[in-house]
Amino acid sequence: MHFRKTTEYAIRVMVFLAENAGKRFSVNALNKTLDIPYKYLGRLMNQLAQKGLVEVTQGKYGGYLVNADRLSEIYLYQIVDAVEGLQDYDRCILGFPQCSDENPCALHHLWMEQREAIKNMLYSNSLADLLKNNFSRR
Amino acid sequence: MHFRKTTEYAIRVMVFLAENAGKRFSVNALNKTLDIPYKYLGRLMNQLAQKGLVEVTQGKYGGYLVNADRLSEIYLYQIVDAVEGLQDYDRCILGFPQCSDENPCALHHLWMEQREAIKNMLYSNSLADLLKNNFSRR
DNA sequence: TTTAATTACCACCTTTCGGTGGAATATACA
DNA sequence: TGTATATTCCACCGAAAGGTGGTAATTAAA
Repeated sequence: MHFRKTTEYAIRVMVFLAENAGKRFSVNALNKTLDIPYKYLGRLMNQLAQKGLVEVTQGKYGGYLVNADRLSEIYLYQIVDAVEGLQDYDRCILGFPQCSDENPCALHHLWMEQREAIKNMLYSNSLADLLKNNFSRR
Repeated sequence: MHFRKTTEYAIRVMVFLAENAGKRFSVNALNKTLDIPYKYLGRLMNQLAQKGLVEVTQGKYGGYLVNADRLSEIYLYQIVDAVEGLQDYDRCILGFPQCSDENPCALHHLWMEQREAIKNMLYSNSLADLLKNNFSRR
């Protein structure tokens, strides 16, 4: 049970940029402080920029940033969605296509509960919430 | 956020064998009812047998089974552990090696809570619990 | 206008996971 | 003891995820 490595990278970068909101960082700088492979990180940042999660400026002294006034608009689920998608949260763990609340597999209720809890966490916490250490549990 | 496909296969097989406890099934039979690739399933069953989660008999009329009196001894965590391991449940999601309750990363508390909930689910539900539709939440 | 620092893009490499093929071995039973 | 039906084992294949290298495009500033 885990997020993809890429997802962890994405969250790591976004949290860092949030902590330093308004400041611009080159991939080089991010690579040095965040321990994510340079080239891979470059591609990831590009992806996050295209999804609108970070602002980018090209050329010399360019780089990526998150504006302070956007912190409360960027939620964890958007970061996860940008890199690995959210499909996994609606599949039966036993792979039964007809699995539902009415026709549940042996793990349905159990599994639903966990999935919903994680979903809730992702949907109810913005970068601002994380910084405030003001985590929303539901 | 997801289990490996192999883990889903393993759970699927174990639940099926639990529902038919005491009956022996060849890989061929399991393959037909469970929609898991024949050869891959063979290897998986072998793995589960070696970990002691199923009983195996070789040769003609051989196959795999779970004894009814073991249903309450086999927990979900053992199945997960047998195929993908349990390491992931103790790593910082932001990859900070020094992350701990005392020195938490921005997601520590939030993430801990989810992980612990999943762990609890895996550690407190045996095959017997699943069959009873008597899921234990903690 | 040149240079340096940067992102963007494209192709490829490596590792891991999921999946396949084939032969060796085991076993029940006719 | 022969045969059919199993598991076991080993090597390989293919796809996806993670990671690298090189070059073109962009931009600030000397």
